[in-house]
Amino acid sequence: MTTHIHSNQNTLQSLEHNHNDCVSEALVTAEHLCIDRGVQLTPIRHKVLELIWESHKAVKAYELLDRLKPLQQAAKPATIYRALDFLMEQGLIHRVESLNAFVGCRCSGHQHEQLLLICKLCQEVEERNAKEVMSALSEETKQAGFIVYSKAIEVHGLCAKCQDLSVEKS
Amino acid sequence: MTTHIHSNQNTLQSLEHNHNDCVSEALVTAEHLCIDRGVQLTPIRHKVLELIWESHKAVKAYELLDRLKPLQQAAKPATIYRALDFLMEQGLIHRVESLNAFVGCRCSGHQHEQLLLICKLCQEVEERNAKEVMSALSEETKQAGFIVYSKAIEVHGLCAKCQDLSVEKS
DNA sequence: AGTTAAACGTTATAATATAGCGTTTAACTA
DNA sequence: TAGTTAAACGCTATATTATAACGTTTAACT
Ligand SMILES: [Zn+2]
Ligand SMILES: [Zn+2]
Ligand SMILES: [Zn+2]
Ligand SMILES: [Zn+2]
Repeated sequence: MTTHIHSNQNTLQSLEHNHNDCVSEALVTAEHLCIDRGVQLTPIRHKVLELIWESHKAVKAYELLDRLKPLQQAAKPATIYRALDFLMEQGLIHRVESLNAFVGCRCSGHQHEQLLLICKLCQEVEERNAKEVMSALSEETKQAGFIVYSKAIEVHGLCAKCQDLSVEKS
Repeated sequence: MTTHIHSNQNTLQSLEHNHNDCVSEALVTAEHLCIDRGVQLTPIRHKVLELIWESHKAVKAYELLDRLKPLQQAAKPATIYRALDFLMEQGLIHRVESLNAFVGCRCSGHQHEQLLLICKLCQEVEERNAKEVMSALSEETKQAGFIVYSKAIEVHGLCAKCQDLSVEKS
């Protein structure tokens, strides 16, 4: 049993990078950004953002609710959905449409077109700018005479780490 | 009131093309395709496909259920979801992830990567092959070392017809 | 300090989707 | 063509996701 550390709970990605850095960067960025914009990153909103950043996995609203309850006795669905709405408005998280789930945004405050690579095995979501994809898409919508308001580009499959994991196991 | 025929119920697209042709083509294609594949396009599945093809709009499961009930007394959620699952498996319809809704596929039986252009005004969905987008996307996922199982590329905005409509009205 | 708007608490309910199990129907086999 | 098997369907219940509505508290702004 040399592969037990490669469970879905502890993915290679989780082990290979210092996730504390991801979390603190995301939170510090969010705090600054909200101050700059004059919007309130209230304790509840901050906690929800922190909970989302517990991993790079897409996380469900009611899963967040369960995790928030111990910290926030009064938490109800509306509590979570309001916080999620705020965090999305501020571009701090993304909604993964094809999963009805949410994931922290790695480029908060910058441009906001993104491609999400969603791993079926570890559930982690990788966000990519994918400039070439976006420009091809702009060209395509232009040809269609379509005015774009928003985009959801989501790819499901197997991430590089989970492929390695499969190879190791075999 | 010269613009009343341009309501959301009767879009320009609805008026400008013979939608009966869309419907019969979709149904005939589906019938042939199911025979070829040795799968059953049962009366219920056929009816649901027909209901989906009543327009080019994305349609919700429970909306379909309401419309099916008069024709199929026993219809329950499972009735609809089973039919939808079948139709999706056969590539006869697409699920619009960002709307939790469904739309008829215009290129059933062919390749299946597609871009969906979803109009916020008329709710109609245009399906495009978008070859350049797809090849850029393939390149991007390749660079990410990501093995693709499925894709959802959904763009929300304003279709050409609804833009014209806005201009006419102003 | 008073006014106003945002955020939150709370209850209820809407909307979307699946599980499980028994019955009917169709397809296949001998 | 009768028997066998698997698919499709009926039916009940329930899980999951999300919003509405309204009153109270808190923060921001005169
Ligand atoms: Zn990390
Ligand atoms: Zn993975
Ligand atoms: Zn048509
Ligand atoms: Zn339109």
